[in-house]
Amino acid sequence: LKENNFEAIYEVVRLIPKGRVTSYGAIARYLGSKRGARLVGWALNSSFNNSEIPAHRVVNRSGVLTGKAHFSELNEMQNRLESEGIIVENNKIVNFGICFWDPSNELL
DNA sequence: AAAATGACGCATA
DNA sequence: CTATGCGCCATTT
Repeated sequence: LKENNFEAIYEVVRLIPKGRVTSYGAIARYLGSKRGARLVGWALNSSFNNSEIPAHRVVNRSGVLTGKAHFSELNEMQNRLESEGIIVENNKIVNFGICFWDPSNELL
């Protein structure tokens, strides 16, 4: 298993505060853009079953829940976000500008 | 080895 | 708003 290569990605995702979200690209940029945003998604897909990783807090740059299909239930991602106070409407985070959490800015 | 494939991002039209 | 196209890079065909 080569998932250890994504340890840096997992670590950032684990640091996302409850009630906040970030994007694949933001994580990629924080890691130095060396890994493209697609790899961040791939890394999460590789371990979506890992309950230690709040993958539901990672969406695309528009705040759309593009990864909802990869959860055990189609509405699990949205349910988890809403249970944290995040408003989701039509697969998109309404208050994205408020709850967006950029590791490059807020993590040091 | 070469081409295809994404939980993406950005620029353009 | 939708629709392409290109760059990105590990994994899979």
